[in-house]
Amino acid sequence: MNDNTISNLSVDCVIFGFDSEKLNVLLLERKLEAENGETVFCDHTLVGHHVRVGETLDESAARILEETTGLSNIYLEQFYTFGNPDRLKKPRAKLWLESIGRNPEERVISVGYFSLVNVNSVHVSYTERHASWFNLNEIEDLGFDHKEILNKALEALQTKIKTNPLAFELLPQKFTLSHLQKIYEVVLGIEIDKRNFRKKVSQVPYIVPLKEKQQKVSHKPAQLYMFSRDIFEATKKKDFNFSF
Amino acid sequence: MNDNTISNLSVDCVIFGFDSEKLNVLLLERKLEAENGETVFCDHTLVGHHVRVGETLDESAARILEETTGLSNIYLEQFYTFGNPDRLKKPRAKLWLESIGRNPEERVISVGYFSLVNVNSVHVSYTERHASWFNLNEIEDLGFDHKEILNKALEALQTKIKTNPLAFELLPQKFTLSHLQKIYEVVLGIEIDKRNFRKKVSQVPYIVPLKEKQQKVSHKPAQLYMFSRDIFEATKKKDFNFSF
DNA sequence: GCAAAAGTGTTCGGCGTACACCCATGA
DNA sequence: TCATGGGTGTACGCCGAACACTTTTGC
Repeated sequence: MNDNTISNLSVDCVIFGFDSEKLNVLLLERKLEAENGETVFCDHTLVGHHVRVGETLDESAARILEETTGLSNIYLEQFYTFGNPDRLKKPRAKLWLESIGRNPEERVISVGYFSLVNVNSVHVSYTERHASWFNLNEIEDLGFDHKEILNKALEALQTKIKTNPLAFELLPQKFTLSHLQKIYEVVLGIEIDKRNFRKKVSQVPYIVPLKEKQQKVSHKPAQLYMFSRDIFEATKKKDFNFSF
Repeated sequence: MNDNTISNLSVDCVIFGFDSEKLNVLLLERKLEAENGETVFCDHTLVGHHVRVGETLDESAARILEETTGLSNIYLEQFYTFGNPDRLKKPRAKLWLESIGRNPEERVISVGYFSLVNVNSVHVSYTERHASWFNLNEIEDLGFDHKEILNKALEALQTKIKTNPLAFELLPQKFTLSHLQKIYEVVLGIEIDKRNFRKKVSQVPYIVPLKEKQQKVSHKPAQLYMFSRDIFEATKKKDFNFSF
């Protein structure tokens, strides 16, 4: 297969999306049809692609993300590289690789990136393969070794969100404190006390209240906030700590 | 070049070693001699090698470590993958790669591992290239992109040592609290108050005092301690915290 | 008026931080 | 006896944890 890519090097992206309630992952449908049109199997995989000649790994991840979501300038982080010789040796993987013209015997190593978006900023289903959001907790198995990659990505996200301002990448620009709290709860799998959470947030200078409230909600409308990266950069010390 | 390795995939190991005072890194001399015996250049690189066919990345890193230090069963952790298309394009890199029969135009991606050892457990200079320890703070530049790899490794070590029991990997089995403290100081680049440090340690169940003291030191001999992984595994909660 | 989420304060215990002097040993 | 690192305790302030009721809006 010659499409100007490096045949044994790929990038897989774990695209996390928050929808005000749950943590979701963007997956592609992997449907293999026989010549007679019957479905041989249908499951899901992460978004990934072989790295192009002359393209850095970061550029490759950004390209994959943009091709799938239409988004650019998105938070992206390399978290681990998967290179077991047998990582593409499951029966379905072989069938699939053959069907798309890749050599199933070739050892491919994959560099894993995760990215963070708000689901409402994404209009999915750009490409030839159908993409859609899946609740993280309901993902059973994935094609290739992608479940393992997903697990490792979640671990990396959990570690990093405790000490870095990643939560804001999952939110729209203007957000409520309840949504911010929910992110820490669903990402870390814990419950947080509302009053303690708000006390902590109020001590943080770069989470700034706006002169605006929620509209059209059938309950008391919440104050909106935004994240100021400028204030964050100016005031951050070694001790950012969002571990609960 | 055919030595049963994958030509565009390598593993580089950042081997950190503690010597009771400083943090050191094991480097190989990279000396290129012209046909007339004159030295074209001489500098240093990390320890690395191309990945073998059929070998996992972890196995590759363990092999490299053992070939260089004679040690096996050592702490090893993958921390980042370096794949810029131009990472081997510095003039010396090209000359060197040619001299060892590699194609300097080939894009090679390198998976970075760091490992932690006590310098006294290592007898260096196994292989054809001369290996020796260098004080981390005195390393100016390295061959290829290895300075960048080293910087990233140190960052990963600093992050991870704050919340995981890595310090003990840098120490002999029996150690003094001063040495333990010194590790946090040199790795994190900070100073720690002795009394506060010891107060914290005394609350940690898996750092256990032995019935043994230092011998033959020309000052009050220090109590020796050991790390009990069993107790650590049995008592660890989410909240291991060694960030100062 | 009811459902649904927003918003708000106090108490308590533990942990991090700052800080200075005596002790045991080998030379 | 001196030099060298080992070893020890207290006071204070901050932060994390636990905990329940009132408010505002849309329907």
